[in-house]
Amino acid sequence: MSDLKVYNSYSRQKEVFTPLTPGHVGMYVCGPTVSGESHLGHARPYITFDVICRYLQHLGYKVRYVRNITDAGHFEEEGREAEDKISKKAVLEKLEPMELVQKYTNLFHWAMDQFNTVPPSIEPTATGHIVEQIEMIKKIIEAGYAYEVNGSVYFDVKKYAASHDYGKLSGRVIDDLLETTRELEGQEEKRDRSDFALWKNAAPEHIMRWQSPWGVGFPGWHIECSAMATKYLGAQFDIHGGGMDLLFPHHESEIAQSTICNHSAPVRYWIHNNMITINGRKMGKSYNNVIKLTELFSGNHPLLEKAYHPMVIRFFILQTHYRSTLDFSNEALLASEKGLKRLWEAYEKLLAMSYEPREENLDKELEARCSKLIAELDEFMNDDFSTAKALANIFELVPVINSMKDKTIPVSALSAATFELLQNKLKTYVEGILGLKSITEADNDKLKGVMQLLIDIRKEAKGKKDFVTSDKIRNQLAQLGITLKDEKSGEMSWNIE
RNA sequence: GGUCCUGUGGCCGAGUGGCUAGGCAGAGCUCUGCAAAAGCUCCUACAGCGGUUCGAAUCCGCUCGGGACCUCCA
Repeated sequence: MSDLKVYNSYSRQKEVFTPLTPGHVGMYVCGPTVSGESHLGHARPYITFDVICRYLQHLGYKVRYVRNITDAGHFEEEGREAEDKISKKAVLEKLEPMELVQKYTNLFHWAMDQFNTVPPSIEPTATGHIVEQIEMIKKIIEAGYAYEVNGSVYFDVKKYAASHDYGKLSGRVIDDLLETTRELEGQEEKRDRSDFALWKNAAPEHIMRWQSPWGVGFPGWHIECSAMATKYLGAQFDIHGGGMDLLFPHHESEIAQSTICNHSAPVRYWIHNNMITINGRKMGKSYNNVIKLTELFSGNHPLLEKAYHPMVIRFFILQTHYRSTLDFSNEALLASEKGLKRLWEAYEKLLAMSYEPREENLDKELEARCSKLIAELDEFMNDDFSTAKALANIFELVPVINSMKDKTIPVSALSAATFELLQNKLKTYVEGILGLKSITEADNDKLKGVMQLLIDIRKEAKGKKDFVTSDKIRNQLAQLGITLKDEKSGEMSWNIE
């Protein structure tokens, strides 16, 4: 099998993935800021890195997946009056800051569960790691790369840039960052415009505040990820992920802080997912074009014709490569919904099928085609996690599976080995790696029993050409949202809308 | 303004210089008591203009369009 290659944002090319410690992978993904509800755009990184995590596990790696919860409010750094998103919202909603944070954390966890994402191995919170952040800031000050002004601490970018390539990750030219012509307010404390805060002095009305060597304040945004990643994954770790919009300044700053503190570049492979757009424009609060996950699941949004199952969203996201933008529309979601249903029904049929060997039926051409389609799944995933191509191959197998079910192609057209491989590999991919699951709720034994009874009665009626009875059963079930389908083999299948 | 990405059939989207990805929609056919599925077939596109090449959606240049980051942002 080919090696796993990943696109490293830092080198801007695909590289063969080699973990620091054989057999183990340390992966850090920037988690949500729990000051509000998650929207569709937020779903992309968590689903993308979920699949990456699942695939790494499939390859046999033991993965430590760390994803933080940002629950300590950031301040708007420049150009605006300092304010704390979380504490501001808390006042509006008359909630304790931690109460608010808990509410949105719970909601986030619920949504992640709906998406069938594997929970991270460690989910550290920023507020739970204030001590670690302070310690890290102290080290940076000791090393001479940060300075204190009026109870705030800033990272000295100019000094750092003199001996390190600040800006490489995000493709920034350091001189452009340093020599700005723009006059900005609220940054007179900084020695240079490009410096960023490690610790910020808290104004009296600021609710979230902690004691530090520099007075009462709160941590800068970037330091939490550096501190928590270092604590749980070490000074150097394999993968750091997040949205492309975090490249600058967040990840660039993380590199600088960690490099000074730990004397080595922190991350070996930087992986960034692209944005979800809506009418070609990034979905984001500042554009006023977000669709919250709860709105998506309920269909309660002007742009949505109906509610969409979380699995449809997951499938929709996996149909494109994670580094491409993905344009949202109701139409695109409808297409995904139909596609997923077709795929899932074929998948379930395949798992229910059993093999009957008959050598004279062997179709070498079909055998070769199926083997190739199956083998390519790993090739595609190894090529920078190409879920879109893997899904395309699975879709090419769907007509083969359906034909077998309809007996227009005998199951024994494939060799026993290939048929078994098809079953096992699809199970691994559809459920294990792509993390899809059924979008209908029929996992109820009593309901299944009742349905079987109705199917038996309908079969009897059809046998007697009593179409009044057979149609009554089918039509009334349809009114309840249960679709009954006669299959070519004489069997009947059903599903709930 | 600076840096970078991008422009694929009705829609969404893969695409490694040569072998029509795939999904959805549409059309026709087959199967079928009817229906719904399903199967088969068709729709063979790469913003425009040049260039490199035996050969370009894919490489280069220009033009036009769209977007991201440079401030919080997944």
